[in-house]
Amino acid sequence: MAPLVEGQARPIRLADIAKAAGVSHGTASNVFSRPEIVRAEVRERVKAVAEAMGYAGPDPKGRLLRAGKVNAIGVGTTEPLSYFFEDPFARVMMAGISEACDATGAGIALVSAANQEKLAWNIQSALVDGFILFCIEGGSRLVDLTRERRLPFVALELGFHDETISAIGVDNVAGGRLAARHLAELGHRRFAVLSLTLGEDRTGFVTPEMVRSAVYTGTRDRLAGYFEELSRFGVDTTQIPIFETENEQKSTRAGLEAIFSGGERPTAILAMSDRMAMIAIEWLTARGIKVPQDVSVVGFDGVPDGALCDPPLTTIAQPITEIGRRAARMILDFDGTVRRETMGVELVVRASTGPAPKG
Amino acid sequence: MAPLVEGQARPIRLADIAKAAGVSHGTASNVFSRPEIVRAEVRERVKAVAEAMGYAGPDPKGRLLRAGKVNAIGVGTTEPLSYFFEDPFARVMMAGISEACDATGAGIALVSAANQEKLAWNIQSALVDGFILFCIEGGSRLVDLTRERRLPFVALELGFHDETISAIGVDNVAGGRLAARHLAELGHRRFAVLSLTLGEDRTGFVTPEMVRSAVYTGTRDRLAGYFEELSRFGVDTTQIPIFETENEQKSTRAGLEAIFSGGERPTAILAMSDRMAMIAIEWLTARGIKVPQDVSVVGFDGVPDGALCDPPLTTIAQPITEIGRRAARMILDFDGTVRRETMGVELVVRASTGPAPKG
DNA sequence: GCGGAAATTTGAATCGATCCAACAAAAATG
DNA sequence: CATTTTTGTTGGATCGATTCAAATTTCCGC
Repeated sequence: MAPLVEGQARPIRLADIAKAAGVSHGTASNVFSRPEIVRAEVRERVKAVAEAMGYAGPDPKGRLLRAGKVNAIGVGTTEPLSYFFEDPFARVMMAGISEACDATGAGIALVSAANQEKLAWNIQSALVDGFILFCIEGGSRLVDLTRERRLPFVALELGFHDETISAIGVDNVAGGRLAARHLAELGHRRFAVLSLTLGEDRTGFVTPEMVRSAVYTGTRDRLAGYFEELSRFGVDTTQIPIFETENEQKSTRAGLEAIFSGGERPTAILAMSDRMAMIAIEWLTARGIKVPQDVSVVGFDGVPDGALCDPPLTTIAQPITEIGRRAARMILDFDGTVRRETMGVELVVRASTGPAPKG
Repeated sequence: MAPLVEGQARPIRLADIAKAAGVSHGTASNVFSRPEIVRAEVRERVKAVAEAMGYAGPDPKGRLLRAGKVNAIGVGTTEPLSYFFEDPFARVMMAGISEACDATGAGIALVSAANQEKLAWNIQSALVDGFILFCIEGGSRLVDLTRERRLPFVALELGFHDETISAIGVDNVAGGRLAARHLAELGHRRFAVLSLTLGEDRTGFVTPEMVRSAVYTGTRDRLAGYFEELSRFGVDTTQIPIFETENEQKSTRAGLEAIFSGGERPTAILAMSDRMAMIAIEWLTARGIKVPQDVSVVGFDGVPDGALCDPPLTTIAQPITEIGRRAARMILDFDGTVRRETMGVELVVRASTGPAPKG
């Protein structure tokens, strides 16, 4: 007597149901995907058999191959996955992406390429209809890899000046000017810049040549905006120290140390991200330097946290949610064309900036 | 002469490359998936052909069907997708899940079942190896739907008392006791409870029968913990108003109105979530009721925001990140067994609680 | 130059569905 | 009752890869 084999490993397939119910696999398929076209009697019979056999329903893996569309968009970054839930900027952006996806019922697949070895694999094997890329550090490798998939994709943030890829960014020059003008009009004349990365992973003071050869045009443009506007107010921009950081605590603090250990201290700091701006405020406050009485700080981004910190941050606000929404829609309604959009920014004045101290 | 058809819609398949390179598709496949076993010369030739034809690499859709594993875990909720990026509790949980996924290189697919019609479809067609379910409102439908997929899944948070499904929760009774004891030891004797939902979507005062028939055993257990401990201190728990909310601003405020418009005002509020606790603090403060001088408030969850609010929140902290990590590992290392884990909680005393006011 | 081991390559089978042209049966029409 | 129309069902083709046993080629030592 053959022993009963318990719990057959192989899951039930649609074909098994069809055979058991005595119908063709075509009909069995219709029972699940277009029930209205199959005769009620047959439909119920097949459903009953499926139920009895413990059928899990048509496997999406099978359907996918036929259908071609995953109905999900991938969001890629070179940061670890937790970045999406912890970074304030990413979170607001994701909220915008979520909105657009919710509206069409699409899902979101988070893909991290933090791990160098698995970077390629994760991008290559992601089951998505397109990608939205958070191009931060190491973004160019991410873009190259994604391009190979030949799926629609959009690059966000500090873009490279590559006209062949779709991207959504903000008017960085205008943003820089807005920030600079605000401070200049408050009477400030001595500045320091906390800059995002210009290209290679490095931190430290930046020379004019390095600015000219910047890979990240976003960083370069903000800088250009700052300087153009300050020049109009007669500020000698060649004297302004620019410290390149990695947009995190350690290098930003190092930058502040470096800037404030110099001879002539600035009365205003132009930070290229709210994150750096908030780190700066904390650092200054901890050293008894009052913000904004002694030093004013302007951020860039407009993340919600900026309104909550103490003092609340003056910043250049990007329409982050809207950028996210548009990026998602670009993928969802992809029509084969490269699109490049530039969004406006606006100055949000809060309490981290004030009149330049006298003398 | 036949006209050249530009931009053939159909993307290049591996079989096209094989044919063009004059090798079998088996070999062509090996070139990409196990390059080391194909002769260097052939390998290079195939790669060159692929490059020339603009091949995007093996399509994961095809591979998936064969391989069977997606290498991604789905996280499902009945909230909109933005919930994952905006809710503080969800965010910490997702950070834990992210950690575990990063460690094994798995991806995360976010699945929302907010939309009733698409609820089923989204769960049914998600390309994942398993699910982690955030079981909040309407969680039972979500669980039922997921169960049908016959994939491993774990339910988080206020579990139903269904022993047949894997779940990770916290010791709600112990948490309730901890909160109650803390307040009782501070001398409080008049309490009010801001409760999470017990079952159906409703808000308002709760009767003892409703507690007994609670669907959400988590809510019931916290309540039991509160009451058991308070009884020990001689408090008549039958007099304690319990207001059921939806864990958001509107219903929580309504609860506070109702509680504070009664005759004898409580000196302490037991809130079943940090969210409600923070809303309570805000509401009380706005009405000139000082926290903790006039009324003490204890939350539940231990979200980071609690430490930042004013006054900082005393709460029962769950090991949220660890729960997330474990949930992810449960899916990643699924061994076919149902697991139910209960995690410990701890009292975190901050400034929202103080001695009961005299008199 | 030969036998046998090792290294490559082949091609059919498989993964699990959906689609669709062709056919069959039932219903409506003349 | 014969003919069209409508409604349902069938089974082969397809989606795009991977796998593996079998066939073939290459490599070695003698």
